Amino acid sequence: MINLLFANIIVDISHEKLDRPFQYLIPERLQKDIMAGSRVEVPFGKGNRIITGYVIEVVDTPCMEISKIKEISGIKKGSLKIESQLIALSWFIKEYYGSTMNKALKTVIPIKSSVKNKDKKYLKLRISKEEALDLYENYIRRKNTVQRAMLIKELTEVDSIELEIAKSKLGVSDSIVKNLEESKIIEIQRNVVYRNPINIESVGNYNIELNPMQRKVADDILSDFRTTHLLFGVTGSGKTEVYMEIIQNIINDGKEAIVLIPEIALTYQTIRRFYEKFGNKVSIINSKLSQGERYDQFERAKKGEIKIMIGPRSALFTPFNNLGLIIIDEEHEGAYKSDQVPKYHAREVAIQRAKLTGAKVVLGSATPSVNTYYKAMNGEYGLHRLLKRANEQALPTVDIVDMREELNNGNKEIFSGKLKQLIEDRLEKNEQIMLFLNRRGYSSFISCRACGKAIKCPHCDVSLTLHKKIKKLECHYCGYSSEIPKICPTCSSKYIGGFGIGTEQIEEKVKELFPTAKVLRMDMDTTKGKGEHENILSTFAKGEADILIGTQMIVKGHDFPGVTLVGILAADLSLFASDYMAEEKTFQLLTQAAGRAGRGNKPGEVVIQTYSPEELCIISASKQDYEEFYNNEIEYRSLMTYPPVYDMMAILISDAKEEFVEIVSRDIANRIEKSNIEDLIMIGPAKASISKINDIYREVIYLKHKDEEILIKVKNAINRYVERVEQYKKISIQFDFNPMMHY
DNA sequence: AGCACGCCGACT
DNA sequence: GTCGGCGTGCTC
Repeated sequence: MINLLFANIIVDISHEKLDRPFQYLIPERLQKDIMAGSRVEVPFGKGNRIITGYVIEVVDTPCMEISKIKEISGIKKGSLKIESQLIALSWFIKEYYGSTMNKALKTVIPIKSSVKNKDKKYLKLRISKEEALDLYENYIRRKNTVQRAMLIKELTEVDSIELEIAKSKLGVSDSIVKNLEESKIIEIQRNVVYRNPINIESVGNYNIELNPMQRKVADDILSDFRTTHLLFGVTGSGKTEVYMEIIQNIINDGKEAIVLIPEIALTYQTIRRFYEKFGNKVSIINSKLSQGERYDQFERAKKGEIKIMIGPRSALFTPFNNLGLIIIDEEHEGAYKSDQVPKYHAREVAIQRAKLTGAKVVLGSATPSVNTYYKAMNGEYGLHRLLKRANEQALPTVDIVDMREELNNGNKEIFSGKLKQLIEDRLEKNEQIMLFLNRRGYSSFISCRACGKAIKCPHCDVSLTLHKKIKKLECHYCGYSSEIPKICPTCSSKYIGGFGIGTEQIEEKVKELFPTAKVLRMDMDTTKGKGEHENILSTFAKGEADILIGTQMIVKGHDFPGVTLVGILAADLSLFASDYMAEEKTFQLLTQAAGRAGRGNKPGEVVIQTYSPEELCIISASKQDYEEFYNNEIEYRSLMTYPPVYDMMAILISDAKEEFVEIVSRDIANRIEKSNIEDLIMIGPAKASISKINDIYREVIYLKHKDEEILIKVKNAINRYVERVEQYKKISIQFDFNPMMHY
């Protein structure tokens, strides 16, 4: 008995109805050549016309009556086409991050849904106007040809008409169009107009001289055989010049490059430098681009019109034919991890894509993620350092202020004596100040002094945040807002008040203490409108304000040469989140915030206020000592079996019914336990740290193992199990591989 | 997307 | 009855 094999295939037709796998029989002669990612020819539809399809999966059991399954007619020859690579990449995403193939494909090929919108078809007459008018007379006199008549009449008047409009307005059907085209009365034209979303009219031959250090790093990366390289360069050491040099080399080799930048740093200045060097070989995508514009850019990339694509996470899927390089700038940024299913990490997917195509990946950062640095230390990634600022600028001096001591000395203010005095000093000297606090709103929560209960969101398991300007309490998770109650909803006491400080309150206090200072605030609440973000930044950059208060938005990659003082108001705030990455996030945030001081020619000063000055990550950050931070951190991760030493998978189980969530997570945990997998560590099930969001209850299970393959196998087993059990069909089970936060 | 099936009115 | 236009449903 021969083993029959079947291939699940996504057909190459851009239509939502067809965006699902179709199963074909793999003929024996092709069995060893067909695998996931193969590009094949299959008979499709009533007429068995031959179309292209992408194999996404090979299985040994048919999903339907065998008699209905057709056979694959052949393999598409030629080198691995780009589509196959991207299909293979989707497969990797599906498998690794736990999503359906559909979702993975949609992430990787966002074009599919937008193709029909942009690739417009136009109808045109192929005969003269006179002939057309004759024909029109003819058709209008005959009984069943009204629609043809209408179309032809229209075409004699407007020259050409868009197919969609003809269909909707004139009621012309496909059959009519097809028939008229076949009888050579009209023709169908595909007009595609490409636009470049950036209009900088530079030609691009601005040359950069690399300093010897930059030169060496560029040469090392280019000559190294490894796929992935970490470029560890302190701020101002000139990482961008190194990127450009490597890109130039890759382009000279006839290959293409993708540059990933966190969306927030995707500013005019950054892009301008690339345009100055590479001219119209560069294109850029960002979230403001419409679907169609984005598709245009991808299409241009595919046609070879451009060589460099700059953009956020999604630019990773630019369909270049001969990709030679992926650069991920600020690789430690959380924005590289998708927050929707599939929860992929751009770094890991980039490396996977690079391996599929034989490209290189360069990860750049001044504060590399622990994950990346660990792999660089292992020798898995190449490690290249740029440790001096290119302009020999001194690092700022940093002071840690123990706020408990301030309290003991009778200072109940938000500002320590030291910070207050320095602010006064800078205001006097007309120098600029940045104040950083990673929490928006006025008070982080309101609670009752009598019963001690905080006022919570009725839909989520979080406290409501007070926003004084709009006089409302707001939930930062579901957006619920309510009036500020006069009495405690639990015990009716009148004594309720706000605790915890947000940026809104800082602004108020600053205005109170320094009434003459011009103050700007930048956080989610002041940047909701279009262009407000850029507006605040440019106002401050022009020196039109003295103090900029903000959340982490203000510390990411903006250069303000006028700033000589940075105040970090509550350094330990991000430490309270009880996840394994809290220290890493704190270190990065503090280092970056501190790095904002003294970017001009005057030396900078940084004040870090904290209630936990003994925290190692805060001390290391104050010294700007990455190695020290890393050594402490990796020891902790190793001891606690956290990534990157172990791989970790979070399983998030959620449903509107609380008991049901508990039952299902308990059951899943039991099954995992019973499977007795060696060295598998399980934590939970437990209520998620925010146990309810938007009236959906959440439980979480964490699994840890040294071998990621084991975790993937467990994930697949759980998926299969949940599919088998009828009552579990509607419960939501999400996976997050190496999560960046604590559920 | 695109093919074929089948409905329906018109003409023989 | 038969022909042809035209809408519709389905594609492993």
